[in-house]
Amino acid sequence: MRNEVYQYGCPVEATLDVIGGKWKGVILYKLLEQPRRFSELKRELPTITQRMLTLQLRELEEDGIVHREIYKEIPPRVEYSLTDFGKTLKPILLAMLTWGDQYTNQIITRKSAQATTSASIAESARR
Amino acid sequence: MRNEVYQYGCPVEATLDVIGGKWKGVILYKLLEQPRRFSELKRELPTITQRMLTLQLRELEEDGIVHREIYKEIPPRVEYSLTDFGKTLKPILLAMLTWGDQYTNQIITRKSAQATTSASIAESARR
DNA sequence: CAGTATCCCGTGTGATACTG
DNA sequence: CAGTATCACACGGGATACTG
Repeated sequence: MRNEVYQYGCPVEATLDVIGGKWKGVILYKLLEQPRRFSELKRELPTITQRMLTLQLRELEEDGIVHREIYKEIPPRVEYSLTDFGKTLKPILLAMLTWGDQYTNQIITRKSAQATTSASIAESARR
Repeated sequence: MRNEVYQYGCPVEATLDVIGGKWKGVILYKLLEQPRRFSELKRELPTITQRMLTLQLRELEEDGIVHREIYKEIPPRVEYSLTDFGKTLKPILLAMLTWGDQYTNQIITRKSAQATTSASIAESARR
């Protein structure tokens, strides 16, 4: 997805290439509210690894979505914020937020049902 | 992403879990216009493999986003369309479409620049 | 036409340890 | 605090061949 000839079949594809990373949605959502320090993000996303947080932030930075401000202090402080370009994503993020809010439960229910179904299928196949 | 405990850190995550697949954006975009046959989709997405098209459609179907209508004919005909639930994604897809339309070029430019940069870095590292 | 079935490889991601 | 550096591996995804 990342290292290829950058030609998209449709605009939606391009958009998803930018915000579609595993953690990017949540990160952007957090940064939408306000800038955050690295450690803040880490704390608010308990299940992300440090490595992944760094990588995803770097990609967003390379795509011009987030800005990385380094304060030369000891101990070091780094603050991430949305660039003006990044802020243009706001309508999309809000739309996803609204949708998610309304339908997350439905999705979870459905996926759990699938999980148990596949589990029982796998089980019966084992007999 | 797919086979885990379905608990999301934020609603945006849930949304991306549903529409974030590699080809789902484009597929949904096509189905937004009108229902399509399998072969139509295949034709309109020249670079997708048959296997991937099937898999992504199945996932969308399992998530209740698309409906699969089988016409018992010979030769077989299968038509995919958005369910009512799938249509609730419309605002998101349109937002992504708009954004992509406006900024795809910018993204491509930036990514190409990165690509050449990393290429030259890789090259100089080789020496 | 609309799919399965295999095989197989790349890379995305996690775990862990180290550092300016 | 805010990162790199490695290792190790599952899984997403491509290529190809077969089928009702």
